[in-house]
Amino acid sequence: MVFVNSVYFKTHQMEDKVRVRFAPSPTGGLHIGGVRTILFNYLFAKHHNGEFILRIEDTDQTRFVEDAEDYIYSCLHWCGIKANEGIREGGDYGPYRQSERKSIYREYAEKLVAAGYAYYAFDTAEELESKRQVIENFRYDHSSRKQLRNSLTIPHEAVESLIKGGAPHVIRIKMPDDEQIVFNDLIRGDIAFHSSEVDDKVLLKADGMPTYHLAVVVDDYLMKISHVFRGEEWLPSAPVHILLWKYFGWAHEMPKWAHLPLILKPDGNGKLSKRDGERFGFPVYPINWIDKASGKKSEGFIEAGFLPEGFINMLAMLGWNDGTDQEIFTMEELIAKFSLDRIHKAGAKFDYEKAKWYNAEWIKASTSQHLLNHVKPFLQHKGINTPDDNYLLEVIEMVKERCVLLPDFYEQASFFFIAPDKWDTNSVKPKWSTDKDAFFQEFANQIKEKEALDGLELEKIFKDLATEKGIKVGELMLPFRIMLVGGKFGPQVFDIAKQIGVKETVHRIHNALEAFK
RNA sequence: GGCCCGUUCGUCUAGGGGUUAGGACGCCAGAUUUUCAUUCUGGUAACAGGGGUUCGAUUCCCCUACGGGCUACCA
Repeated sequence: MVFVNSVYFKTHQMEDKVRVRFAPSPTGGLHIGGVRTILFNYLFAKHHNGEFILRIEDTDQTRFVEDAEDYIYSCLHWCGIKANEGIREGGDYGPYRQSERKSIYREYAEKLVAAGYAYYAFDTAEELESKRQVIENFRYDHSSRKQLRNSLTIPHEAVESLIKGGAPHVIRIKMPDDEQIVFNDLIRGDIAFHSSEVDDKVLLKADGMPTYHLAVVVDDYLMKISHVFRGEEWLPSAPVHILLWKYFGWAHEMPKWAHLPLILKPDGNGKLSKRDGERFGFPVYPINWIDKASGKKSEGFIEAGFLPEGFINMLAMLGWNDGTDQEIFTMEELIAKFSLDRIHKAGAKFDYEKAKWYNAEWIKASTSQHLLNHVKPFLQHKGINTPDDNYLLEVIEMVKERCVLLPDFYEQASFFFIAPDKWDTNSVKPKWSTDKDAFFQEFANQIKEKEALDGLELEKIFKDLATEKGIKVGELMLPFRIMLVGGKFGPQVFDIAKQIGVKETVHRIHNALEAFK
């Protein structure tokens, strides 16, 4: 038996620098669980002045990779996360697509076989599946491997001829029979597994592609990764990875591990999944995601009207806080304050109401100038043209504090651009009178000739006239509002009138007066 | 089933051997706003259970319960 020599394999020294990575699968899109993991990776790396690397896990369905990769980069770009610092091709540690690293994995897997830490297995997936049907809790492990077709049970020559003959085979790790595998998790402390409880996981699949287990270890080594942050669902396979680092002879260069708590469904019934958006009525993807296989479209946070700042803020607070009462953070603050020991151990149920609250806070806190380009598409989508940025800016300033999501700007501001063609006449007619009709005719006449009026001047004219006519101002406010916007909504009435201008105000009064008859 | 991880208001969480167990979302009430929202003020509501250790446990330990994860040639 040849032992893998750590000196032989040690080709580089670990740099004294934080390097983290994330490997999204391109086939399923990138949902908020993945974005959150990426975010924590990113925050940690940035906090320590390190690097964040994105590796694309394109093990299958490679025909979708280009699109899917674009999608992932678009999501991160929207969030303000700079992956690979702009490098998608090349770079010091490329290639970053798993499919382009195929030969590397085979090479390393073979080394493990040669050293006796792994073996060839010839059982087909179908054969194993049928065993699972018959034998309860069947596992390919230290006890069952003696009864199965692999290079441990088949004579050496036979194995060679099988492989030469192109017999489909996988490479599996040979887990020790009786060994305690202990490792330290930065979030959970020491965790122990017994080797006999872990399967002989497949490392290299029959198609020559690596499983995550092999890829994560080999790539993390070659890419000089210092810290691995991933979801808690990976905890049970950590012992496989720990052992692999040891078997390759890289134990003293092994990254530190941190398993993040999961984002759970609002009803607490399992981890949040891609289909939950539809079930619960909220987005789970950052950006619209169309599943190529089913053609199904899922709305993203961006389309639902989230600001990237609100989205990131919300995600960061799911499982982390800085220990104070502060809840609103910019990306810069998150980077500055991020620390591992403030990450929670328990999973967090996703609460869409709270998510919306973060967004509302960010809309209120943002300047109109910042909001401008976020708001425009939502208005245009509803057929509202906004040629005058200054006008739109004033409108945004007036209504932003009443908006929770970006589409609310349409509800709250469309009447600044389009005159109402329907009025909530039910709220006016019961108390309507010829006196009031006369008041508005007169009011329109009085302001008609004025050039420009501010809200206060308008209000004074309105109130003085009401007093003169002997009508309570309160009786006139609601009709006036409905004349201008069509219903019981919107900001201060006189501000609206001032904003749309005297001419338009007069026009809307006359229009509505017809409808109120 | 087995293994691993977890458990503070409905939800996100702070706290930590002695606290009136704090904040936020939501909800309810009031004030302001001649619409609504914003804003403000107040209210509602929690240490899973049982054993230890201790003068004293929500906090430390053990057990149970419950929740979650994994148990694929998916990640």
